[in-house]
Amino acid sequence: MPSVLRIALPVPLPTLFDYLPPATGAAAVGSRVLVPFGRSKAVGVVVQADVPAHVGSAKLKRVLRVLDDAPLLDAELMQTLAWAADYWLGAPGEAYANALPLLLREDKALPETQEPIWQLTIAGLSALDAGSRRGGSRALLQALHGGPMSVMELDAALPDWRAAARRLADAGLIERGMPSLTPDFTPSAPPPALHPEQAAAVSAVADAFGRFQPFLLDGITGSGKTEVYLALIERTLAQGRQALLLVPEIGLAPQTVRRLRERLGVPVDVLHSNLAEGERARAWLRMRSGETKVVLGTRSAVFTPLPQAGLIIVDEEHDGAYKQQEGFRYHARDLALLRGRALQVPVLLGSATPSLESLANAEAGRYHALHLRSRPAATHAPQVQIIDMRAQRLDHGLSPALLHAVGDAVARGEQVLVFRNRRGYAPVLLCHSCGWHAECPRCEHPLTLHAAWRKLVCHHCDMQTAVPSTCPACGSQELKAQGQGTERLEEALTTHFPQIPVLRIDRETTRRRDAFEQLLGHLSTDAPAILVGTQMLAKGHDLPNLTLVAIVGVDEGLLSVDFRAGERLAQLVVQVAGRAGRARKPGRVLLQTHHPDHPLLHTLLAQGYAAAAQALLAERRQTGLPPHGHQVLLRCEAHQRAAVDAFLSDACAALPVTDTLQIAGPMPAPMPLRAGRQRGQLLIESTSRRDLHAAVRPWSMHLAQLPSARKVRWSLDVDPIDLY
DNA sequence: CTGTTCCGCCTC
DNA sequence: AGGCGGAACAGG
Repeated sequence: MPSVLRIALPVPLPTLFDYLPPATGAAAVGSRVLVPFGRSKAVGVVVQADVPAHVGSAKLKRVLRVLDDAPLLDAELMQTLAWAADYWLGAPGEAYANALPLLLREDKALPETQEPIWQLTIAGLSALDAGSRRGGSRALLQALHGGPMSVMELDAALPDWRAAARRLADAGLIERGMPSLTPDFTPSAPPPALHPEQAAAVSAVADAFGRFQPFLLDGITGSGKTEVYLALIERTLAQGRQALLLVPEIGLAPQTVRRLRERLGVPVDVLHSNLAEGERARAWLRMRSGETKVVLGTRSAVFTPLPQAGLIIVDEEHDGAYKQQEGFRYHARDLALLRGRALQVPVLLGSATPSLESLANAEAGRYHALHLRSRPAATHAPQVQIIDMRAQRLDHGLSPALLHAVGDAVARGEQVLVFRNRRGYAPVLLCHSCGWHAECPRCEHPLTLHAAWRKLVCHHCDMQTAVPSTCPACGSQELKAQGQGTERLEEALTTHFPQIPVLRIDRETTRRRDAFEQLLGHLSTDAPAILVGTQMLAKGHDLPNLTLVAIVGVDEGLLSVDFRAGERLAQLVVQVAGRAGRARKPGRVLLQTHHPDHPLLHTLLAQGYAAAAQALLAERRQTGLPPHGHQVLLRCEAHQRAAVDAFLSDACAALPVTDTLQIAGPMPAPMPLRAGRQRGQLLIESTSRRDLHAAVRPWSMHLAQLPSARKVRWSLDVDPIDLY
């Protein structure tokens, strides 16, 4: 049996691939190699070296080239990735691929960790003042006036900058340089004194430096969680160690990174999917080499190498954005815990609205619970009030009481946030004569009317059609927009308050890079304004003049069949309401609902999130749902319903019959048709995670062998966060 | 009889 | 996933 290298290749297959060692040079575990694969080539990661081959020698090919002299992935990452692929039942190759920035998955030399920049010379500065240049040259001078820019940034901002750069460089007006990693800002203001709860949290975590210990920091909005993070990162740096700070979305990154840099006075790298690929690869490599000590990033940043790891923080740990929903379906929060254990460092999970999973872990003593219950003296907890929408005359979905409150707030020169979790103008277009409504043929779901684009859009598959002028069923002209999206609320509020700027913030208005920051940048802190928006507005961003939050239409969350809907609703309401509490002026929250007596709303508003979470946890305990039970979901889709049914019934039959597993289904998915595909699923549950994995692990291998699997697209989701 | 598109198979 | 061969279909 020849000795081979076992290699992970970026394909969604449950196997590793064996290759003969390269003709020259040795390939160590964790190094990347270029191999022939099928009829082409692929870059893979060596997972095992010098092992006996699993396949006949006739099939074996030889590694073409070793791309790394030293392993790119260290032993800890290799081990964590192997665990992760096993736990989430992912294709090993996909797990390794996820861990590497795209640029490092290619057959190229590693990029330099520093990126050259262009900057103005003194002469350039005066040339700009004199206004002597025109056209592209002037644009470039102007762009650089804001500070040095990297090649990447210039490519993005001014596609044709290179010709101008050559001219200006020849004239001595601009020059090329390397960025100094020593920041041009020194730590500014001394850190604020921590209040006793913050100090207690900091010392509890700091006492655990050097060993694995999870912490759950449960801190109400405005209680200063970020200060705790900063103090702990400071201490981590003081020990010469690295810190990883995860945030759920990019929107939160810019202001946090600014705060980190100003406070810490060290380079802080940022890692998220909106970053140019070169920048991502460089940041990843800088952490790997220890050049930078702090990285702030979204989900995939959990794979950053941490050779000098000291601390891992997961902010807003309850956020669903941490779960990858396709391909390798890992959860970054849980992966952070895996890494914390492997690296022997504390892991701090923070949230104002912790997930029920984390609360249960804290209760069971697996996590050390830390609380921040007090607010800084100058702020007040917002006062929450329910508006009963029943039997009210609504103006585009807005009740008179709500409009009145908005009017009062803006009249006082204050700002208002109107929250609605639906994009577009109206979620349904209905014929008033015959009852027809516009529906997506590929999803059988109502189409959302987008008035500005004059389009009907399917929010499930992105299909777009023109808005009919008459009813396609009966020819009537009585087509009515039913329900309200953010676009419609923006319009209604603009009509109502014509003198007040109304800003809409949702996926459409923030599509462009940095659009979110720019939009909020237009807000002056002392002028009145109305913000209308979705989820995106629920977190981050201190808006000191925001005193009123109006939550419009969360009723869908009260009625949903998804067992997590209640939890998500409670988190959303608390997070959105939290936007109002940051002012020096007292904040107010209005919640407009058709179900003012709903028990969840009641508990939430009367007793707060912790009580609501306890009630939800009790419900989960009774029903055996997570975190009191564990789930694996087999999803399946195909054009033919019969193919879906055949596969799911084969899959179901292949499961071992034990009394520790409960099997629900096969059944249609909550959306049985999506983008023209029939969808079904099978849910496997157990109170024992061990039993569940023991059964599902061999089963997943078996599924791949099923003939009926060839005719469908299927995937397994361990600990699914929604059942769609 | 040839030109397309779609499906299923294979990848060490 | 991606690349490819064969089947299945239209056109001459």
